[in-house]
This record gives sequence, structure tokens and C-alpha cells, in this order.
Amino acid sequence: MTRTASGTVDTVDSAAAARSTADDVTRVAVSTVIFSLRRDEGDTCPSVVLPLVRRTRDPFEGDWALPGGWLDSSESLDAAASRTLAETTGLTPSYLEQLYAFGDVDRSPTRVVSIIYWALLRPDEVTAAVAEENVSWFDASDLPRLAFDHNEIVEYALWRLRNKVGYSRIAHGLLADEFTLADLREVYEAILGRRLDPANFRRQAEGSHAITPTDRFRTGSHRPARLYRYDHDVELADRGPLVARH
Amino acid sequence: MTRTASGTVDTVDSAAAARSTADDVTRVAVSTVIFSLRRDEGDTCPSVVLPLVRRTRDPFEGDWALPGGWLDSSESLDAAASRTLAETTGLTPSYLEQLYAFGDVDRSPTRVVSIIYWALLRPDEVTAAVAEENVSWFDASDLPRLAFDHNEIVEYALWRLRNKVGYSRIAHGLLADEFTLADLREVYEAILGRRLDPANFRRQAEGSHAITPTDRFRTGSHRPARLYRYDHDVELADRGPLVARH
DNA sequence: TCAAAAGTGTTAGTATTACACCCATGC
DNA sequence: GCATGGGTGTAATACTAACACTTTTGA
Repeated sequence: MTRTASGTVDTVDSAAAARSTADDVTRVAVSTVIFSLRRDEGDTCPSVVLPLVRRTRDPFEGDWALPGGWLDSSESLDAAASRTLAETTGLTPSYLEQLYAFGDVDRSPTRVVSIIYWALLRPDEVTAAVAEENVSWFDASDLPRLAFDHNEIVEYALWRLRNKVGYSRIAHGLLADEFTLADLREVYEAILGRRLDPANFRRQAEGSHAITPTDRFRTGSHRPARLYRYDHDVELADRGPLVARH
Repeated sequence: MTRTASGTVDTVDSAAAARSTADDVTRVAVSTVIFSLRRDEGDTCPSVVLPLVRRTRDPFEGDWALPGGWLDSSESLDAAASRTLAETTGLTPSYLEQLYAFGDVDRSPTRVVSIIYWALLRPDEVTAAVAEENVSWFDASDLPRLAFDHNEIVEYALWRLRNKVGYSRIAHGLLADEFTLADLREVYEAILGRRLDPANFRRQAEGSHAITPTDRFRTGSHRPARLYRYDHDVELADRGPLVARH
């Protein structure tokens, strides 16, 4: 059994073999940008927040970084994202999707290719992480200087989030099972950074057939608001052929 | 060779076993799905085609696979995609973008994480590859069984292409510098797989401010058609913050 | 009763679609 | 001339945005 070629074509095998001296190996890391929403006391609208981990060793010791870890040779990329996420933050997000592979030569002192995922957390899923050591939540629009190229990565993840909220149903990943239309609208407003007309938003949401009204209401300070839940038939279906792989 | 998984211990020879610690390292490959359009003789509309490379050794010897190669430790992912593409096919596409990272454990006999790119070729860029050995062009809708998980990868790339053509200007990457509106429309029709109204398409294209009319015409069998070219100011700007990195 | 959020109605503007029609050229 | 694709006009429809208005609750 020849152990040389496997990835793609083999016309470059000899060159690759010559290069693959032990410490020349490029390692593969997996990290995740986790988004959630937090509403500050008596605030106009919630803001996008994400958890970061303080580095305890070089390089970038003391700096904040995305949660992650090394890819284990016996697990898939998706599994590595879930595992490293749980290990570093204790979180198990409801929504997890690959974002991009970053592999510039100088993005780390040693050669590291990082497969980045992004995740969404419902408000009830957030509790786990607040107790963890070395984990802290930051406002996405007000980040410190992060380790490696992680500032750039978060910017890209935010761009994807804002884009995807326009044509997909990912707001689901940031809401509890039951929610009012105002809750849903606030998710969109927080991500898009602008107010939306309640009347028009209601019509769009109801017309999309992505949500179904329940017969329950949330009572509160004013007129009770009807609670809705997502149609599970409609969710996803915007990630293409890849979702069928699991 | 029909060896499937790497787990059958009794069939592994001693040399391979001796290397098995080194093989615990996951290697990184880079491959590319290259799309172009080909119009068959007297045909209704062009079809999407892509070049594949025949494997000359195990695993999947004799099968067709995506062009690619190993990531060199001294080059970025983008550079590796360009380099391996040129080495295996002689092509230098005008459009090249990362697609997805595939890393399931059993996608190859040895552990390989493949960073997949996708590319678009203008008709004038195609010539280089037809002369290469072991390279052949296939209709995207009629592929043979490919090596590894490359069938799945091509499906995903096609999905991305069809999606992106809806909100982006990537048709640019499949056309020569100057083109008629019928040329442009045919690109969309080939990718989307349906006919478009010429009148409405014209208005949309002209109203998008992505193209500018020249004062030249293409003369042919009927009334001459005005030639257009793309506004270079407008192109791209749909890949988010990542494009600024080069 | 009043403030405020829930929810409904209406209208203007804009984009999409379908299709009728004229124009210019090669044969 | 006439067939064919290039190019223009137009009406119907659907979607979007703006905003006036009614309803229902807690205080």
C-alpha cells in the first residue's frame, strides 16, 4: 500500500515528499466565532456579543482569541469544531457552520491553517459559558486587539452573518423556541444595525411561512403579544448540498 | 486497487506501519473546481464544463479527479491553489475564490484536509489546458464517478455558482473583455439552466451600471449587436472583507 | 384615562414579468 | 422580401416602504 498520494493529483508527489520533513509540517487548527445577543439594562435594542478566550501561553499570551484547538486526526472538521468549542467554553451551539479556511504563512509564528466555523447561540444556551475561567463576552462592535488574525476573522464572520440574515432563516439560531414578532424583529435590527418597520416586518415574517403562530401570548407591560415558533420544515435549506452529509 | 479504509490492520505492510506515527499528521491539500462554458456545434445554448485530471497512482488510480496538490509550507492557500492549478492543467483563471474545506476522516485512505477553491475561465483562457496530458473536459451535468469525494465537491461548487450568479457579477469571469448582451445572457442561461427574456435581461443589465456600452458592434448573421465591457469599479465587492487582503 | 406596544389598512413608488412591436442585417 | 436576432414600449402584477390608524393591556 502506497502511502504517498491521496489528496488530489499525484504529479507533485516527489516535491511534497521532499518538503515533508517532520517540523516543516503545517498543523491544522479549528476555531469558532460564536455570536449571541445580549440586551443591556433598559436598552433600546440588543447588541451582538461573542465569547473570547484569554491565551495562557505564547504566542500572544494574555491576548484574547477565538475559542478553538487542534484538529485531531480521528475526527472530522465539524466534530473538531464542536469538541474544541465545548472544551474551551462549555458551549454547544444550536447552529454551527463552516466559515472559511485561513492559511497565510505569517498569520502565526509556526505554520497553522485554521478552519474557522461560526455559531449562533440562543439566549438559554449562553449560561454555560459565563462560569468558565478565562472566557469573557465582548460586544462585536467594540473588540480589543485579538491574537493572530482573529480581528479580521471576526469582521468576516460579521459580514457573513449580516448577509445571511437577509436570505436565510438563521435568526432562528438566536431565539428561544417561542418568541414574539418583536423578539424576532429585534434580532434582525441588532444584526443589521437599523430599525425596521414593525408593520411591514410582521407581514414579511408571516408571509414567509417560516413561522407558525401558537395560541399563547406573552403578557407584560402592555398589550400581550402572540408567541410564534419556527416551522422546522423550512429551516436550513440554504447551505446547499452539504447539509445532507450528516 | 480497492483498498478502502486504513483500519484493516492485518493488511498493512511493515513499512507503512513504521511510518504510521508520521502518518498521524493530517496533511493539507488544495484543489480547484474550474468552470468554463463550451458551446457545442449549432447548439441551443452553451453548457458548463470543467477540466479533470486522471490519477496515475493509488488511491483511485485511473479515476478522474479535481486538479490540485499539496499545500507547501511556505505559501498561502490562495497561492497554493494558483500554483497547483498551473502545474496540473496549465491554467491561470481570472477568477479564483475559496469554496470550502473538506475534512471527513474517511474521505481518503490517509488523513487529508482539502481546501477547495473554485475558478472561472474566460473562453480565451481555456486553450492552455486542452493540450495537457491527462487533462480532459467534462460536462458538469454529466460527470463520471470521480476519485475521493470529488463528485460531492463539484455539486457544491455548482450550487455556489448558481447562487452567486444571482447576486454577483461573476459572469464577468466567463466572458471575454468585450461581449454582446446576448453573450452575457447566454452565460446566465447556461448557469441557471433556463431561458431569460432578452428584453428584460437587457434592461436589468443596463440598469445595473455594471457594464458600459462601447461604440463597436459585432457583425454576423443578422443585425449587428453592440459590444459592452464590464465596469472594473463595480466588479467584486461581494466577497466581504477578505478581498482587501492581497 | 393615558402611554405604549400589538396589530391592521392604505397608498405610492419601484421592480418583475410577459409580450407586442419595430429595426437592421444577411441571404 | 423575409427570416432572424437586436432593440424598444407598455401594461399587469408583485413587492417594498412609509405611515395613519385601531386594539389591548398595565399603570
